[in-house]
Amino acid sequence: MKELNPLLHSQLRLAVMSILMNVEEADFVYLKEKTESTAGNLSVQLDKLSSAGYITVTKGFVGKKTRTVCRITATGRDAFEEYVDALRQYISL
Amino acid sequence: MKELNPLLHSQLRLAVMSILMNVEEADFVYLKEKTESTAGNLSVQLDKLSSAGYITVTKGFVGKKTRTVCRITATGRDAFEEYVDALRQYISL
DNA sequence: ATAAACAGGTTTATATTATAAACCAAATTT
DNA sequence: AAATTTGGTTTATAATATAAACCTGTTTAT
Repeated sequence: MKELNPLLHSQLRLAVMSILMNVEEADFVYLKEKTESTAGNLSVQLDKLSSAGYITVTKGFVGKKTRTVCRITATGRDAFEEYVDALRQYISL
Repeated sequence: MKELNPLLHSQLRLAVMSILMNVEEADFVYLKEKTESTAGNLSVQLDKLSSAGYITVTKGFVGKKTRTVCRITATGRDAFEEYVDALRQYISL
């Protein structure tokens, strides 16, 4: 049985990656709403995904307000697909 | 996004449940080999699944040797199927 | 103009979880 | 009869997830 990438085998990180797989980019506020997570938790998990090179996180401004935008990387895509593939062994589809 | 049952969202417990979904029963030694886990870890996780009512664990003898046999329960089956269903939202199978 | 509330986060502390190490009793092998 | 193996359990530790507390700047109400 293949290993399930522990970085992706986490509800919140998986949710974030799942969203980013289907959308060009998503900002912090959007991800927070969609995943119904707390800001603190989301911040930590985004850091981890970013440190792993699975997503990019860019901070900018919209008017005077800060805006943190996330995108998935090619590495992230690959990792996600491999994770899904490994998962098939467990849930036999 | 549905919640991923934390009891099932664990590599080893998921592997055990996955095996038990496809087999009438499986003993400790078999599960340990198939999942490539340590005995201690397996023991703990079987307890958790058992406490949740997802599996039954029965200890018996084969000749003079102890044998611990596990089976999935109806509750366990339901929980597994619901977990898989929730997972679909995340990985769009 | 200033205090209070809010937006958008980050940092830190805590609770939970996963995992391996250490251990135990009985059986088997040397 | 000592050492090893089998089939586990218990306990200690490392890793993880999560929320609470906090920070910086902005907007709103007084």
